[in-house]
Amino acid sequence: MTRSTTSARPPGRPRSGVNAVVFAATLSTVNELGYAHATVDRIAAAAGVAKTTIYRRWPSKGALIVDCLLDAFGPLPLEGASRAAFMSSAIHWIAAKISEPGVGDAFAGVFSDAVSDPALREVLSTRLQDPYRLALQDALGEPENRVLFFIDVVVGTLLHRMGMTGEPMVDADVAALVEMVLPHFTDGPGPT
Amino acid sequence: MTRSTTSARPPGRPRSGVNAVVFAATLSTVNELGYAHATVDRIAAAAGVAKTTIYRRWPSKGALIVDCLLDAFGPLPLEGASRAAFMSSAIHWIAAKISEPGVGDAFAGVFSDAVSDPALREVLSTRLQDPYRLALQDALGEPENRVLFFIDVVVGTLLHRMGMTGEPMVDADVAALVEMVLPHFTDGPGPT
DNA sequence: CGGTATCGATACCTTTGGTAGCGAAACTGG
DNA sequence: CCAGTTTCGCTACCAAAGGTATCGATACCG
Repeated sequence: MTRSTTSARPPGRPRSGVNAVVFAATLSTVNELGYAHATVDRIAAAAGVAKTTIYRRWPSKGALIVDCLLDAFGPLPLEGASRAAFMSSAIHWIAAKISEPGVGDAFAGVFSDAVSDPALREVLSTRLQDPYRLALQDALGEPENRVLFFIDVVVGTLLHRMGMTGEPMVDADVAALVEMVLPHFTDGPGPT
Repeated sequence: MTRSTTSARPPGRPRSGVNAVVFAATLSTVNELGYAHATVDRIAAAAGVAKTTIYRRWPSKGALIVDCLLDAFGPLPLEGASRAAFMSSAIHWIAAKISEPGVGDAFAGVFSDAVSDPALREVLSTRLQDPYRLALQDALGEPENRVLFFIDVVVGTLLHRMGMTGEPMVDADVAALVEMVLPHFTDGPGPT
């Protein structure tokens, strides 16, 4: 877990491999208590780790959540026989991810905090939004502002519904979202 | 300002008419410092009012913000020669409101807090979302779930962009949003 | 004038994100 | 085996912020 590839190990006691344990504890705590009540103390207790250990590895609660989400989402699956099929699968993919226990609440929560926290906004953009935006641009050959617009539409709609109901969007509304977006991605073959 | 229509005035000292002053102080403070840094203490100081006075009138910061937004938005203008024209003007209307100083930040901030606060979510739904949803349903004759879906799309997109950039959506993207929604509202005349 | 409810002011409580300091443990190189 | 370095858990602590309690003063009604 801790640097196994290049460069000799630095001096001192190596970090214990508890990142995965902390991520799991984070999602389960958020799933159980909601984002605001999932305090760093509780997450540390659930992971069987001292709070200071968490702050030694992540500079803030927001950064921890972002890394946790990065671990939970993984890479965007680049599949689809056509541009429309690709966008459809991508929308269903993120909707399914958001529906996983704890993921949706953590996702919505970190976006919430970012509204009033420019530093967190920067972390969120750089580590989460930018990679997926670039992957979409490469796969579809779309200009940046157009990709950003459709990310706003898809993610904004999913998050707003979750923010208002506390539950992820139902399949029928995800399908409606797909139907709304698809006409804008009809030309040319998909990235597969 | 304080009950001028029916029923005899209740006993005791009447409330001073500072609601409007508090609303103005709230928006200007949010505009100046952002939602999270616009603490109740600061808002009270900006309004020239004691913090206890604010908590005597609104049970929480969230409820204050919701009332402030209600005051800032006013009723949805029910104008449009066709359903498409009505939806277009409604989308531009809310985009313009969100662009007003402080309004957008307060709007995004209260939605943010609501994600982890079911009580605030209830206030937000009952006092802000429901009235506009009902107005849309009456004006367009649309079923509730369809109206809720398009509210999610429009408001979610606007708020997500603001949450990621700190600034309201530019006109070009608002126009793109309109273009995306309009095909779903083509039949029949408008509510005017 | 008596009853009632609001006013500003102050002090206070609680939660929570985040930090500092400490001794113990784990690892490396000599 | 030992010195050096870094992480570990633990405890104590700080500051910010939402929210509450109390109190004397004030405004209004009958």
